[in-house]
Amino acid sequence: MGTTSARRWILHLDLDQFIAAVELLRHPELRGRPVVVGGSGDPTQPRTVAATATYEAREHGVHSGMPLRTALRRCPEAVFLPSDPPAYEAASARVMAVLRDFPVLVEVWGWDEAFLGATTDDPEALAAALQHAVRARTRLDCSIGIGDNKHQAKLASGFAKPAGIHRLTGDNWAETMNHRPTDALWGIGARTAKKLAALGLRTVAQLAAADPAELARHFGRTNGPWYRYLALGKGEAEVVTTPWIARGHSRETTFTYDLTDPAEVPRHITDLAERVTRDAADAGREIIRVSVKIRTTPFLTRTRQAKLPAPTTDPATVTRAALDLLGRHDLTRPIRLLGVAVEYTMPDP
DNA sequence: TCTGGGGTCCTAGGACCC
DNA sequence: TCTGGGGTCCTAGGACCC
Repeated sequence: MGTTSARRWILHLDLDQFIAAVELLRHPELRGRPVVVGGSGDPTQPRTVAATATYEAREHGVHSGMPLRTALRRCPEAVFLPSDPPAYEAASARVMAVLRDFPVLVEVWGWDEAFLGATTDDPEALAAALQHAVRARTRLDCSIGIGDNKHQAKLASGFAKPAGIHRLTGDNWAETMNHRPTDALWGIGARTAKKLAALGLRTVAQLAAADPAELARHFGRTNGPWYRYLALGKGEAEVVTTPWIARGHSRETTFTYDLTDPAEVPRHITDLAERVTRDAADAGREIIRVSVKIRTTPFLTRTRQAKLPAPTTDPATVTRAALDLLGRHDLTRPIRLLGVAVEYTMPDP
């Protein structure tokens, strides 16, 4: 690349088809066949969606998020496997350990992603070495994006798939991104893209040239200007290596068939509240706020939440609060989903 | 395509207080 | 009291991401 002196780079590593890849390592005989992973692996079960699908399954129009029953219809010859989170957790930990053997800062970003901070005069060579080591020690492929910040590196790893390396910096941002729709940016989804389009802002270039004050009026004083910032290719550049401290935790269940007997609801809420409180205790955290979520037909979601008088780890206190909140919900419709969420007190910095 | 589960952050409106 | 204006907390919901 002609760069002669070392400078600081952000790399984004994204494991290719992570869940499917882990499953294929355990079931090598399925390589080359359409495989769909999700739920308990029973494609006749309603209200279960695919966590991932191999390229062979994608060729039949199957993709992650698709109901398994639809996937079965589109690809009857597919192999359906149950989701196995502990196995993915373990595989992820092995990959992160490989990364930490390099002279880089590592910020874990979910199971199959990490941001790396590195000072080097040849980021492509570093990326290739990382790919080689990950491949050698875990037999997993990854794509690596190189950027000046996390936003650029994240988009670059998308361009690098599969198993490639791509550099996206201020130098090639405009030529790479300007013509793309606004939801190509990391943080702008379908909803916001549609609202932006209604204002005549369809491309990244148009958003980059928009008036920040105008954006603030439509999207709020934080979000509006931030969207323009994203369109200019800017973003966070600090790699945080300290473990993430969760803000809260939740458990929810979608019932295979709607709950129609209101008498059953408190039992489920009690179960969920006790589980969430146990999880909090296991994590050594105190609960300060409780929230109860109900989704009814037709896919209408409502939440009720309340702050507790004092932080607690007591299951009975959390359950009582959840049942109180349940009493503030309308329970006349068939129930599709019940959930209990809690917010933790944050430790002093 | 009848639409999972687990997170994070932001916004708006009302209550409350001085 | 026919009143004002700001600050902060709380709650509900929206949007986004993996």
